[in-house]
Amino acid sequence: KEEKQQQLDPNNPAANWIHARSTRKKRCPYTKYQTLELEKEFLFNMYLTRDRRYEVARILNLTERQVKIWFQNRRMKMKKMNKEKGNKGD
Amino acid sequence: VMILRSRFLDARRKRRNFSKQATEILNEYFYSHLSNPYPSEEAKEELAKKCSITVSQVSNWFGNKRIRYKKNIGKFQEEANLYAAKTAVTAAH
DNA sequence: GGGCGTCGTAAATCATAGCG
DNA sequence: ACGCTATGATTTACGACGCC
Repeated sequence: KEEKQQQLDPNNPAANWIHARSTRKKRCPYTKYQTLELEKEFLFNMYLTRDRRYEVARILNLTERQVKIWFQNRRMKMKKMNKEKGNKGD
Repeated sequence: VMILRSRFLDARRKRRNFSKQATEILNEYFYSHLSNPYPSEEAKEELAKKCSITVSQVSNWFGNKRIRYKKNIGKFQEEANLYAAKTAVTAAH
Protein backbone atom coordinates (compact mmCIF):
# COMPACT_ATOMS: atom_id res chain seq x y z
CA LYS A 1 0.00 0.00 0.00
CA GLU A 2 0.87 3.01 -1.09
CA GLU A 3 0.33 5.96 0.61
CA LYS A 4 -0.87 8.91 -0.25
CA GLN A 5 -1.77 12.25 -0.47
CA GLN A 6 -0.34 13.32 -3.63
CA GLN A 7 0.36 16.96 -3.63
CA LEU A 8 -1.49 18.33 -6.58
CA ASP A 9 0.82 20.41 -8.60
CA PRO A 10 -0.54 23.70 -9.86
CA ASN A 11 -0.69 22.29 -13.35
CA ASN A 12 -3.32 19.85 -12.38
CA PRO A 13 -6.68 21.19 -13.44
CA ALA A 14 -8.26 19.39 -10.57
CA ALA A 15 -6.30 21.42 -8.07
CA ASN A 16 -9.20 23.45 -6.91
CA TRP A 17 -12.20 21.23 -6.50
CA ILE A 18 -10.52 18.89 -4.12
CA HIS A 19 -11.06 20.27 -0.69
CA ALA A 20 -10.84 18.11 2.39
CA ARG A 21 -13.36 18.46 5.16
CA SER A 22 -10.84 17.88 7.86
CA THR A 23 -12.96 17.77 10.97
CA ARG A 24 -15.85 15.67 9.79
CA LYS A 25 -16.92 12.66 11.82
CA LYS A 26 -16.34 9.40 10.03
CA ARG A 27 -19.47 7.72 8.72
CA CYS A 28 -20.51 4.89 10.96
CA PRO A 29 -23.13 2.44 9.68
CA TYR A 30 -26.05 1.95 12.04
CA THR A 31 -26.99 -1.48 13.32
CA LYS A 32 -29.95 -3.38 11.92
CA TYR A 33 -31.79 -2.73 15.13
CA GLN A 34 -31.19 1.01 14.99
CA THR A 35 -32.25 1.21 11.38
CA LEU A 36 -35.35 -0.87 11.97
CA GLU A 37 -36.46 1.27 14.87
CA LEU A 38 -35.81 4.47 12.96
CA GLU A 39 -37.87 3.12 10.05
CA LYS A 40 -40.72 2.27 12.40
CA GLU A 41 -40.65 5.74 13.83
CA PHE A 42 -40.59 7.20 10.33
CA LEU A 43 -43.63 5.16 9.46
CA PHE A 44 -45.37 6.61 12.49
CA ASN A 45 -44.58 10.11 11.27
CA MET A 46 -42.05 11.61 8.92
CA TYR A 47 -41.34 14.60 11.15
CA LEU A 48 -40.15 14.34 14.70
CA THR A 49 -41.19 16.47 17.61
CA ARG A 50 -38.44 17.48 19.95
CA ASP A 51 -39.64 15.05 22.56
CA ARG A 52 -39.80 12.09 20.20
CA ARG A 53 -36.35 12.91 18.94
CA TYR A 54 -34.98 12.89 22.44
CA GLU A 55 -36.64 9.55 23.19
CA VAL A 56 -35.55 7.86 19.99
CA ALA A 57 -32.00 9.07 20.45
CA ARG A 58 -31.92 7.78 24.00
CA ILE A 59 -33.36 4.39 23.14
CA LEU A 60 -31.05 3.83 20.17
CA ASN A 61 -28.01 5.33 21.76
CA LEU A 62 -27.59 7.94 19.04
CA THR A 63 -27.26 11.69 19.45
CA GLU A 64 -30.27 13.91 18.77
CA ARG A 65 -28.31 15.40 15.92
CA GLN A 66 -27.84 11.96 14.35
CA VAL A 67 -31.54 11.25 14.64
CA LYS A 68 -32.43 14.61 13.16
CA ILE A 69 -30.12 14.06 10.23
CA TRP A 70 -31.33 10.49 9.75
CA PHE A 71 -34.86 11.81 9.31
CA GLN A 72 -33.72 14.50 6.90
CA ASN A 73 -31.91 11.89 4.82
CA ARG A 74 -34.84 9.52 5.00
CA ARG A 75 -37.21 12.17 3.70
CA MET A 76 -34.88 12.87 0.79
CA LYS A 77 -34.75 9.16 0.06
CA MET A 78 -38.51 8.96 0.04
CA LYS A 79 -38.72 11.90 -2.29
CA LYS A 80 -36.28 10.24 -4.65
CA MET A 81 -38.21 6.99 -4.60
CA ASN A 82 -41.46 8.75 -5.40
CA LYS A 83 -39.87 10.55 -8.30
CA GLU A 84 -38.59 7.38 -9.90
CA LYS A 85 -41.90 5.76 -9.29
CA GLY A 86 -43.40 8.17 -11.70
CA ASN A 87 -42.30 6.09 -14.67
CA LYS A 88 -43.91 2.76 -15.10
CA GLY A 89 -44.33 -0.34 -13.15
CA ASP A 90 -42.17 -3.18 -14.17
CA VAL B 1 -37.44 -19.18 -1.59
CA MET B 2 -35.00 -17.31 0.54
CA ILE B 3 -33.04 -16.52 -2.55
CA LEU B 4 -36.10 -15.14 -4.25
CA ARG B 5 -36.97 -13.15 -1.19
CA SER B 6 -33.52 -11.64 -0.90
CA ARG B 7 -33.58 -10.79 -4.57
CA PHE B 8 -36.84 -9.00 -4.14
CA LEU B 9 -35.65 -7.04 -1.13
CA ASP B 10 -32.43 -6.06 -2.82
CA ALA B 11 -33.85 -5.52 -6.27
CA ARG B 12 -32.78 -1.91 -6.12
CA ARG B 13 -29.19 -3.03 -6.13
CA LYS B 14 -29.68 -5.05 -9.28
CA ARG B 15 -27.58 -3.32 -11.80
CA ARG B 16 -25.82 -3.69 -15.06
CA ASN B 17 -22.70 -1.73 -15.91
CA PHE B 18 -23.43 1.16 -18.23
CA SER B 19 -22.84 0.69 -21.91
CA LYS B 20 -19.40 1.40 -23.26
CA GLN B 21 -20.87 4.30 -25.18
CA ALA B 22 -22.53 5.84 -22.12
CA THR B 23 -19.31 5.57 -20.14
CA GLU B 24 -17.54 7.22 -23.02
CA ILE B 25 -19.90 10.20 -22.95
CA LEU B 26 -19.62 10.59 -19.19
CA ASN B 27 -15.85 10.40 -19.26
CA GLU B 28 -15.65 12.95 -22.04
CA TYR B 29 -17.63 15.38 -19.95
CA PHE B 30 -15.65 14.63 -16.81
CA TYR B 31 -12.24 15.10 -18.35
CA SER B 32 -13.18 18.14 -20.37
CA HIS B 33 -14.43 19.80 -17.19
CA LEU B 34 -11.70 18.58 -14.88
CA SER B 35 -11.31 21.99 -13.29
CA ASN B 36 -14.91 21.84 -12.15
CA PRO B 37 -16.56 18.45 -12.77
CA TYR B 38 -19.94 19.42 -11.36
CA PRO B 39 -22.58 19.33 -14.11
CA SER B 40 -25.61 21.55 -13.57
CA GLU B 41 -29.04 20.01 -13.33
CA GLU B 42 -29.61 20.83 -16.97
CA ALA B 43 -26.29 19.31 -18.01
CA LYS B 44 -27.16 16.20 -16.03
CA GLU B 45 -30.46 15.90 -17.83
CA GLU B 46 -28.75 16.20 -21.16
CA LEU B 47 -26.13 13.61 -20.25
CA ALA B 48 -28.84 11.30 -18.93
CA LYS B 49 -30.67 11.53 -22.20
CA LYS B 50 -27.57 10.93 -24.29
CA CYS B 51 -26.59 7.97 -22.16
CA SER B 52 -30.08 6.53 -21.77
CA ILE B 53 -29.82 6.46 -17.99
CA THR B 54 -31.53 8.47 -15.25
CA VAL B 55 -30.41 11.79 -13.81
CA SER B 56 -29.81 10.05 -10.48
CA GLN B 57 -27.51 7.62 -12.20
CA VAL B 58 -25.60 10.52 -13.73
CA SER B 59 -25.24 12.06 -10.26
CA ASN B 60 -24.07 8.74 -8.82
CA TRP B 61 -21.57 8.37 -11.62
CA PHE B 62 -20.04 11.82 -11.06
CA GLY B 63 -19.98 11.36 -7.30
CA ASN B 64 -18.16 8.06 -7.64
CA LYS B 65 -15.88 9.36 -10.34
CA ARG B 66 -14.80 12.49 -8.45
CA ILE B 67 -13.97 10.65 -5.27
CA ARG B 68 -12.22 7.77 -7.02
CA TYR B 69 -10.28 10.08 -9.28
CA LYS B 70 -9.14 12.22 -6.41
CA LYS B 71 -8.18 9.21 -4.31
CA ASN B 72 -5.77 8.03 -6.94
CA ILE B 73 -5.02 10.49 -9.68
CA GLY B 74 -2.13 8.40 -10.91
CA LYS B 75 -4.35 5.47 -11.71
CA PHE B 76 -6.49 7.64 -13.96
CA GLN B 77 -3.69 9.49 -15.71
CA GLU B 78 -3.77 7.31 -18.78
CA GLU B 79 -7.52 7.62 -19.07
CA ALA B 80 -7.26 11.39 -18.59
CA ASN B 81 -4.75 11.70 -21.43
CA LEU B 82 -6.87 9.55 -23.67
CA TYR B 83 -9.95 11.74 -23.27
CA ALA B 84 -7.94 14.94 -23.40
CA ALA B 85 -6.59 13.87 -26.77
CA LYS B 86 -10.00 12.86 -27.99
CA THR B 87 -11.46 16.20 -26.99
CA ALA B 88 -8.63 18.02 -28.75
CA VAL B 89 -9.28 16.14 -31.98
CA THR B 90 -12.98 16.87 -31.76
CA ALA B 91 -12.31 20.56 -31.20
CA ALA B 92 -10.00 20.68 -34.18
CA HIS B 93 -12.76 19.62 -36.53
C1' DG C 1 -31.69 34.83 15.47
C1' DG C 2 -31.73 30.02 16.40
C1' DG C 3 -33.36 25.89 14.78
C1' DC C 4 -35.16 22.87 11.73
C1' DG C 5 -36.30 22.41 6.65
C1' DT C 6 -34.26 21.02 1.76
C1' DC C 7 -30.52 20.27 -1.64
C1' DG C 8 -26.23 18.68 -3.21
C1' DT C 9 -22.43 16.58 -2.02
C1' DA C 10 -18.14 13.73 0.30
C1' DA C 11 -16.73 9.69 1.85
C1' DA C 12 -17.36 5.10 3.39
C1' DT C 13 -19.60 1.00 2.59
C1' DC C 14 -22.49 -2.33 0.35
C1' DA C 15 -23.64 -5.75 -3.39
C1' DT C 16 -22.54 -7.73 -7.39
C1' DA C 17 -21.16 -7.78 -12.43
C1' DG C 18 -17.62 -9.29 -15.01
C1' DC C 19 -13.16 -10.27 -16.20
C1' DG C 20 -8.82 -12.93 -16.05
C1' DA D 1 -15.86 -22.28 -11.67
C1' DC D 2 -13.63 -18.86 -8.77
C1' DG D 3 -11.50 -14.98 -6.68
C1' DC D 4 -10.82 -10.20 -7.18
C1' DT D 5 -11.48 -5.70 -8.37
C1' DA D 6 -14.15 -2.30 -10.85
C1' DT D 7 -18.49 -0.24 -10.70
C1' DG D 8 -23.12 1.37 -9.57
C1' DA D 9 -26.09 2.31 -5.51
C1' DT D 10 -26.95 3.32 -0.74
C1' DT D 11 -25.89 5.08 3.69
C1' DT D 12 -23.99 8.75 7.25
C1' DA D 13 -22.67 13.54 7.95
C1' DC D 14 -22.23 18.29 6.60
C1' DG D 15 -22.13 22.99 4.42
C1' DA D 16 -24.88 26.28 2.29
C1' DC D 17 -28.86 28.37 2.06
C1' DG D 18 -34.09 29.19 3.10
C1' DC D 19 -38.05 30.04 5.92
C1' DC D 20 -40.54 31.07 10.08
